[in-house]
Amino acid sequence: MAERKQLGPSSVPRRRARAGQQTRLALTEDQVYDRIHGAVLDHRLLPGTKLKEVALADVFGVNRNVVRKVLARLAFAKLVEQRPNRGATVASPTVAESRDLFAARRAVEGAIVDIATRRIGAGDVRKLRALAIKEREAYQRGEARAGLKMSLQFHRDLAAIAGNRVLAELLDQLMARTPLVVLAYPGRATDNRCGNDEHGDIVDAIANGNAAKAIAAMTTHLASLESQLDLTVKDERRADLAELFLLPAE
Amino acid sequence: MAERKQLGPSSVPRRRARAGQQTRLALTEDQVYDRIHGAVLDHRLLPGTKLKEVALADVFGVNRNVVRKVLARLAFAKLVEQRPNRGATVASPTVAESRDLFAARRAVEGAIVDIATRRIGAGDVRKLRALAIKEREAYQRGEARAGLKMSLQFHRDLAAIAGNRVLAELLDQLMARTPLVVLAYPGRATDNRCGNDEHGDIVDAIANGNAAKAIAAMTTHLASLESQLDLTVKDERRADLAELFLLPAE
DNA sequence: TGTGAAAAATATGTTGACAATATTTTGGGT
DNA sequence: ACCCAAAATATTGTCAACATATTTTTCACA
Repeated sequence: MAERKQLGPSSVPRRRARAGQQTRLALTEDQVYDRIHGAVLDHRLLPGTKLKEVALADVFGVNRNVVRKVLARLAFAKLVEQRPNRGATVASPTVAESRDLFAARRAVEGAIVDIATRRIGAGDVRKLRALAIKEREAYQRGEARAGLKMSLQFHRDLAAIAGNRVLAELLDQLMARTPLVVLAYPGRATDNRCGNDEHGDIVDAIANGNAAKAIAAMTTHLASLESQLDLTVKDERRADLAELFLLPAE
Repeated sequence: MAERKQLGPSSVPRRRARAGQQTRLALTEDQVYDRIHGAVLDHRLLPGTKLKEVALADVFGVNRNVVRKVLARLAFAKLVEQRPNRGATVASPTVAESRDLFAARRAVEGAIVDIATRRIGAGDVRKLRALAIKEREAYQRGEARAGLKMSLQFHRDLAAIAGNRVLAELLDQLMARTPLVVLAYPGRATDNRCGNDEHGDIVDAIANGNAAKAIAAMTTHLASLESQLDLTVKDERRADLAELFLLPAE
């Protein structure tokens, strides 16, 4: 899930012991990124929470420098806000920003679907259908997390089929920011999920070569997602960083 | 031009003297970013050129740390490539990537124009027209650089009128990457520029409330830009970093 | 003369200490 | 008790030295 630039030889995990504390396995930069990223999306870390460098470094058993780079990346992805000399806090996306985000996804994913309709092959169709079915089954079993992961993969696969790397990058950025209230409020989410097979509809339209219908299906799907968003304001900000990250992220 | 996250109190420029060398005014992080960014877009720094940290720090009279952060930002913007333990080089966008970039711009700017058509006011129309005229005049006077700046502003203004911050961010990213061969090959560029007033056409369609026509005009405009791209490969890589940045960037 | 391994030089990555800036606490005055 | 200033603490920003990795040079040997 981490959007690492390069993998290279220096990305091997290193062990390290905290002096005077219990020994802890040191995480790589990408792992730290994924943990914080996941916590923000799951709403385990609420908007407004301060992310102190030393505290995070302690929790993950890494150097403050690593935390610093991770926070910079998260700030670039708009998941945290950084203000000079006053550190980083979890970003508080406004209602307007959420609307804008989905409008942007409609533009980007509309284009992706449009291109994909012209370029898709028989094998791609099969893979997409299989993925959509597996996703449905996961949701029906109540495994929201697994379903969500496959849903992301579905959108990513569409971008790959379209073959436009730049659009794929933009989509990744937008998906990383999409507030995933689905996990936080499983009851409301599953309602809409199980009712209709929107991903399946998209695949059908694409497979039929009907670009306009495919774009419409994608638009409907995104509108459906948007309607599931929780746009109420809640400003209880927990700060118990220490315990929050103990559960393995994946 | 720098896309600084926040301005804050720590962004004041500081003086500093290089030991044993001539005294030089130290630049801020954003200034360093703009200089390198500009040099890459102007093709003063050719693709493949190595960007060594100490050399850059020396040239700009800043700490290596500052250079490091700037290079990370440039890598995020896809203007330089970073490989672990082997430094940063100016990115070499492929022909395919250039096509993808323009396809992405069509998607993003199409959406922007579509929304802007519904939200534009009389004052906005006047400002856009004035800007388009000033841009034309600048090109006719042969001031490619000034014209280019106003062209960028035109696209940014459209995004502001649409009022979608996320789309505006995406557009900024894409514009920052758009290879500006216009400057490098002024002859070929001005030909197309002076012939037709494409920005004017876009404003007209928007002012008339004709969204479909506005989108078409924007698509035409981007296609025209794309056709001016220089897609020939040239791999002469200069490395005279020291002298390259002496001219003031703006 | 060409090849390849070792050594030197160069560049990047990491760490810890220190400086500068915010934030919290303390204490006096009204 | 409340408010404001000053000290104390906590947090972020900067820097230079050190460690590790890579690139270039040197030089022996075929």
